[in-house]
Amino acid sequence: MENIRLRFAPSPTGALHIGGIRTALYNYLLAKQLGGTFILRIEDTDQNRFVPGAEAYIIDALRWCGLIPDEGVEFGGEYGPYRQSERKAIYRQYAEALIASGHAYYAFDTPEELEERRTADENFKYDYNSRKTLRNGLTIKTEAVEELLAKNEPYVIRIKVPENEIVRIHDLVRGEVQFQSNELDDKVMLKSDGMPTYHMANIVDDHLMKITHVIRGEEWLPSTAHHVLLYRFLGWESTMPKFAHLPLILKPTGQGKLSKRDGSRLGIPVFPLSWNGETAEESFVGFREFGFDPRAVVNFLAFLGWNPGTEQEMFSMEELIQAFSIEKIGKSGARFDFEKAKWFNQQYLIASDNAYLANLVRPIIEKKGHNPAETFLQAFCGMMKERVVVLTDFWENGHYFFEDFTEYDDKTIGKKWNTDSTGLFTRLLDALESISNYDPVAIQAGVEGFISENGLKFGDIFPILRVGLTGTVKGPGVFDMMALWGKTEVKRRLERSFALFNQQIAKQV
RNA sequence: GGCCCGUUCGUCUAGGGGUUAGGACGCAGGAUUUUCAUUCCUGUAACACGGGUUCGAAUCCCGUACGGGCUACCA
Repeated sequence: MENIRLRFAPSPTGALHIGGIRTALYNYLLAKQLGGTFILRIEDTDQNRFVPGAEAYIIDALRWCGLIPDEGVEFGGEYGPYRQSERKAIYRQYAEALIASGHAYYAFDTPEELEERRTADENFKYDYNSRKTLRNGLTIKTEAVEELLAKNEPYVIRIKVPENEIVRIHDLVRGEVQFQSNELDDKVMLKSDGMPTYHMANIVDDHLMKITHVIRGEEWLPSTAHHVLLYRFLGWESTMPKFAHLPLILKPTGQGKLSKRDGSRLGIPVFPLSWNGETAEESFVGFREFGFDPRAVVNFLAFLGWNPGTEQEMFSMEELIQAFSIEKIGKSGARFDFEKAKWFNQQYLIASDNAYLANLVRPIIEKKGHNPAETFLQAFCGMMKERVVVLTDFWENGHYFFEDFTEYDDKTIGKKWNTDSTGLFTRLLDALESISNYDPVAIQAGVEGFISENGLKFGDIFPILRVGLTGTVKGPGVFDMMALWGKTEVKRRLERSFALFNQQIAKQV
C-alpha cells in the first residue's frame, strides 16, 4: 500500500489569506483520513517577493487552526530541506537533465527584448513557433552556446513544449481536461538568478518528497499541462501525484476572487491572524483578533466549496477528517459569506463550556485592565455566551460586569424614573437586604413579593432595576447577575445609579 | 483577444431523466422569556437562456450569454 503524502506549499510573500488556509485544510483532511503525512513546504523561490515574517505567520496560522504539519519547515522530516531556497542546487541538475534529453533549452533573450516583442505583438508567446526566431539553444549553434555560457552571459532554461500534441490531465474535481500543446508556451524552468520557477521546483519537490496528491487552487489548472509534461520528460510519469483543483473563494461583494484588500474594504477579516504590514494599508485584522474560535473558522472554511451531502453542518476536525471526500468538492467558485462565518462562531461559543470560554475571554478582559477571579469569569461566560457572536462581544456587551458603566439607557430612565422613585427603590433595596439566602430564586421571590405588596407591575420595577445594575436594557437574567455579584455589590451599584438618575431628572426640570 | 473552468433561492449548497426541487445563513412573522439573546414554529426565495435527444429534461448533448481563472525570468 502506498504511503499517502500531501503538502501545503505557500509562498512567504505576506499574510496568508483564508483561501490558503482552506487549501491547507483540505490537504490536511485528506492526509489524515488516509492515514498519510501532511507536509509544509515553503516556496520561496522568488527573492523579490520574499517578505520577512511571512513564514512565521504561516506556521502560526496553521497552528491556530489546528492544522499541524507532520513534516516540513520547523517540523522536521526526512525529505528536507523544506524551504525551496535551500534546495537551489537540486533543481539545476534536473533542469540540465532536461536539456540533455532535448526537452529544454538555454535561452538568452533579455527581459527587455521579450518586453519589446510583447509590445509589438500583444499576443506574443514564447512557444513552439516563436522560439525559432529568438536567441536560444535551438537557434544558436552548440559551440556558440558553450561560448556564451563560458562568458557568463545571463540565461534561463525553458521547457521545450512538443508540437501538435494533446496533453491530457485527469483532475479529481473536474475530470479530464485537455490542452493543445501548441497553445502552451515554453515556460521558464530555471531563472537567470539560478532559482527555479514554481513549475520546476514544484514538480521536482513533489517527486522527491513522494507527494501522492496535489490539492491546490484552480488558478493552477492551466499550468498543470506543463507540469504533466515535466513529469513525463523527467521520467516520473508513473508516480505522478493525483491532482485536485479547488474552486476559488470569491469576494463577498462585487466580482472576482477574494483578495487581501476586501477585508479592510468591508471591515471584515479575511486573514486567520492579524498582520502588521509596513503601512496601515498593508495591515489586516485576523479572524482570531476579531474574536473567532478557530473551530468555527475551520468548520466554515471546510464548507466553502465542499459539503458532506448530509444535513449536518457542525463538524469537529475529527468529524471532518471522517467525512471529507474529494468527490464532494464543488466545481464553481464560492462566495465568502461573513454572516455565515459569524453564525458558525456563535454556535461554537454557545456550545462551549464555561472554563473553555473563560480561557479565551480572559486575555480580552485583562487587556481592559481587569483581573477577575476564575469562578467569576466562568459564571460571566456562562451568562453571556448565548448573547455573543464573537469573543470580543463578551466585553462589548458585558463590560459592566467588571467596571462601573458611564453611559446608560437614559431613554428608559427618562420614561420610568421620577421624583418618587428614590423612595420606592430605597424600600426595594431594604427588601433585598433582608433576603437571607441570596440566590436567584430567593431574589426573584423577594422582588416579586415587593411588587405585589406595593400593588406594582413588573414594568414599574424591572427596567429600572436592570438599567440601574448594568446601564443597559439587554443582558442576562437580573437575578442571576445579582446572585453572582452579591448583596453588597448590588446595593453599591444601585445607590450609585439612583444618584445618576436623579441628576438626569434634575437637569430635565 | 486566446486557452481553460464553471452556472440550482440574495449567499453556501443537496439532488441528478418523472421530486410539492431539500437543508443552512440572511431576511420577515409568530411562540417561549423579567430585557436582550438563545430555542422552537411559519413564511420568503432558485434549476441562466435557446435549441436538440426523450413519452418526459433542472438533470444528457450542442450552442449562446454571463461569471471566474490563466495568459511573467510571481506564485
